[in-house]
Amino acid sequence: MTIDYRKTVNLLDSPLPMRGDLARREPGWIKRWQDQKRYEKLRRLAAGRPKFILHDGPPYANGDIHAGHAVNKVLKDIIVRSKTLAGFDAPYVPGWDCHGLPIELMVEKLHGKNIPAAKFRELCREYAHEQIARQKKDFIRLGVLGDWDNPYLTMDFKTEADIVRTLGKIYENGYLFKGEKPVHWCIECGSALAEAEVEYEDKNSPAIDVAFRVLDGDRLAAAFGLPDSVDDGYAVIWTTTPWTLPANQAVSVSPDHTYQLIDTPKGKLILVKELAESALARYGVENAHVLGEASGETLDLIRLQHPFYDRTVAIICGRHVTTDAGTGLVHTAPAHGLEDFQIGQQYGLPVENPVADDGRYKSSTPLFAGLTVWEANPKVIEVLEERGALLANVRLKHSYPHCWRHKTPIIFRATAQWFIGMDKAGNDGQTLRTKANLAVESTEFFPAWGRARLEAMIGNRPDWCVSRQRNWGVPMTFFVHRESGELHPRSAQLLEEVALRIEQQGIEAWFSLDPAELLGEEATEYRKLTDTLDVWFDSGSTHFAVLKQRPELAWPADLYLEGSDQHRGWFQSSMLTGCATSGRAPYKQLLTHGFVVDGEGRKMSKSRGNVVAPQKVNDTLGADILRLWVAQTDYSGELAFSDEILKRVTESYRRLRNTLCFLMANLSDFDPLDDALPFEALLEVDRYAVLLAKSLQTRVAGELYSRYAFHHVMQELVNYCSEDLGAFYLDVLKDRLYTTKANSAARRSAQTALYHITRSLLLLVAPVLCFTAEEAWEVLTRSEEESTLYHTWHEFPMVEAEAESALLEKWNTIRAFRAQLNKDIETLRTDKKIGSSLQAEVDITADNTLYPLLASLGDDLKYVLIVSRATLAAGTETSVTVTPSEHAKCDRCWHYTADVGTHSGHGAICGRCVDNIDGQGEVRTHA
RNA sequence: GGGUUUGUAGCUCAGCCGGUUAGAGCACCGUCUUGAUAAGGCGGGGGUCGUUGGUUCGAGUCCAACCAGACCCA
Repeated sequence: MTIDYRKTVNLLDSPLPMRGDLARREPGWIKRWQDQKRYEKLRRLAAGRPKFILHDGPPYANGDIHAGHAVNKVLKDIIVRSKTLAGFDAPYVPGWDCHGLPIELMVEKLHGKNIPAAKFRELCREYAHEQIARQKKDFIRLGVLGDWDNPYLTMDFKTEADIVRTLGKIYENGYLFKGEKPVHWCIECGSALAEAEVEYEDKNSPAIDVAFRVLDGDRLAAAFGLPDSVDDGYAVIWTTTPWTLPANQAVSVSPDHTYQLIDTPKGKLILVKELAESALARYGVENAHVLGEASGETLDLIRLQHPFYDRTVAIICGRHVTTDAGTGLVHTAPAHGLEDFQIGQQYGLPVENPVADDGRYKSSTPLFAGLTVWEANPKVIEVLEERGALLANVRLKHSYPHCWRHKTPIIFRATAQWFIGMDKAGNDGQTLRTKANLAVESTEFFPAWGRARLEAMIGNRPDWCVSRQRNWGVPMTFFVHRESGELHPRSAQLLEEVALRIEQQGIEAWFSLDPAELLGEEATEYRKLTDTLDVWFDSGSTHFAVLKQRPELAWPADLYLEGSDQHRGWFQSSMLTGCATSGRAPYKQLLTHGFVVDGEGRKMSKSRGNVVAPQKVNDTLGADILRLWVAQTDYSGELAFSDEILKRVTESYRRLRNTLCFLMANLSDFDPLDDALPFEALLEVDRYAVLLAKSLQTRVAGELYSRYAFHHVMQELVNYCSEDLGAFYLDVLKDRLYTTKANSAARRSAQTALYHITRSLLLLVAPVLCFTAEEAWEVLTRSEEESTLYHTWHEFPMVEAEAESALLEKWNTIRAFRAQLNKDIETLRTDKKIGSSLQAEVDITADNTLYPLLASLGDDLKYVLIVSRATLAAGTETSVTVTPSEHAKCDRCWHYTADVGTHSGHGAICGRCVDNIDGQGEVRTHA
């Protein structure tokens, strides 16, 4: 009879199933982990460790989460988990941004317009809560660990109060001031409109060309290289809004374009070269010749005469000037255009707005007082005609902003707004811009170019207009004097009293406040400011409202992590409030990630139909696959996301998971307490394998995780599983694990090494594959209460550094030899002389560097090479001869040896196996 | 149009200070194994390094322009 030797071999079923079945099983794990209160338990365990504070940038509480949210939260989670493993106390308090226009718009859509303000705010609050609940569920589904029961909301009463306090502090520090700024203005509404309330539609407008006489004839001549002063020079502008000319303060040219001075019967006209011909045609000019050319730059500050007012204006240079249409010279009225306003700020132009709330010129406006802006258009043209300043007048159909409610054209009009000044010295004598620049310098950026981007933005940015005329926002709780417009002298103190009320009742406390309650008799002299704060101010204040308030957090944060759009958004608003209140950035490090794009690198949009929803990935492949995708992608650029990519990600996942399955299987009869051997007692190749894992951990945990280089982490881990484990160590180990006695030193040595490897590896993948790692960890520790969260990176046995590197080097050389040998074995296999490598025998001649290494392995050399027989001789050069074995195959260990069939009672197996079954068991020394 | 940024094999990524035939994992092909088997081993094919110019003895690597993307402005 033949014996089934398979039963005498240590083949163990893996307690970790090969198929993850993640999509189905993850939700159950989440539930159980929540019931176990793992986050809370971790907080208790980590108490007292050095803190690492990642402050959550609050997503806006509107709409379901998309891939971008998922990337952001997963990156944060990887960091929180890896910092925890690195021995930090890393709490994570998620937040939501709750006020602002988009929610107002949604609520209007759902409940209609004309709802009383107080009721409207109530509905907004309700809506935000609903949205948060939806988003929260999805974030939790991603495996993101955090204090989900106690997130921060910018609409928490306490937070609203602290946002107000932040404003108060900035006011106290001298950075807040009142100014004028053009906003979209609907005459019908009698109020400012937000960008989202503006629709673009075609409109017929007069398009006119207007000549501004040059006052500096000498400078003009010099610029165009003419010998004599030019006294009939004109700068010609083109505009479709004649009514804005009363507010003209300058004419802008592009510094980089070439301008021509052209002699015509209508005077010497300045026009940009590209458009000169078409402009002259418009003026009906035929005999014209070019007197000279000049760059826009050289025209800077040449003085001009306003066409109908006694006002001297100037040519200024601005990058906003284009040459698509017109003359290449742009009429600039800071009160009536955002670009005009901004360039005006640079040149210190006045923002004089002649138009009142009702769209009529104020009584102080010469020529046009009392007219509406639309009535003024023909009148302006008439006046220009009279003064001989009108060169052309046609009708033009063009796209123009309209009010979405009234469908009427809107205007740009400067209104009183509140600003946080960038270049205004605060009470300590420093400007906010200076402080912010210094703060950028002392911040660490991942990737490094984030610095350049933030720097450029802070360098250019205008004053921060923080006031909005909205309902659903944190109010600017100031009292303004009815006559002077000044803030109440006790504003700081009053603001704190209001803040205390807001803590109790929310922002409604301000809106419903009777000023007399705080001001007493003064109340008649003051009015409450009805403006609300820009929502960016809300989230920009969370470092104060959250980090400084919650005992488990700390200020400044170690890290802010958001998409690259936040250089303009949250990174900057937080920077400014941080500098204006506390003199520094509220963060030490700034990490930015790119946007999610499709497989072709294009942005995801509903209209393109290339959107991949994270919810769908969770429900089909599992959150661990999504997380692995995030981790494997270089987030410093765009993150490409497609089915093909997810397929590849799933392949890497399989590699990792299958490796874990194998490890788990071979550890399933191993109890570290009873069975582990001391490091010194391990076989040499096992010691090597442990040290290899250790060096992997040093690289991955010590360097890559702390640099937030997660795609390198995953590259290392997958390579390790494939190369070091799959292709070498585990392959070599199978013989010993399977065929030696279950409790032999040879096998326990291998398992001890596997145990170190498994623990280390599981903890290294845990920040990314949180579900899989937990699943395996519970198997490894045989406890559902256990978690990778409760541990720090695996502690390896202490080894003398020199011995360590010597062993690593030795085995790396052996492996290089083995790789070479495999090619020779493959030749035989291709020739159909052998199948398995165990069918081969090798005779090795080794040179004097290799020889001692191979010789030291003694009889175990053949196990390292996975051949049935290996002989070794010293020589001057290394060479190998591979021959097919002539012996029979051992039924049990599959080696081909001469003694198969020579053992009574075991006719089909080798002596080694007989010994392992019936005898003492074989002794291994090296492998 | 401006600021920042990306473009290396089918996919995801390496490639330091410019210096041999440009690497890895996955996918693909061939093959072995059937004791990791909806696995694993071994071997292999595959790249005008976005394009074009320039600097250099020599460029994926430096410079310029251009093309195609991304984010933020205008």
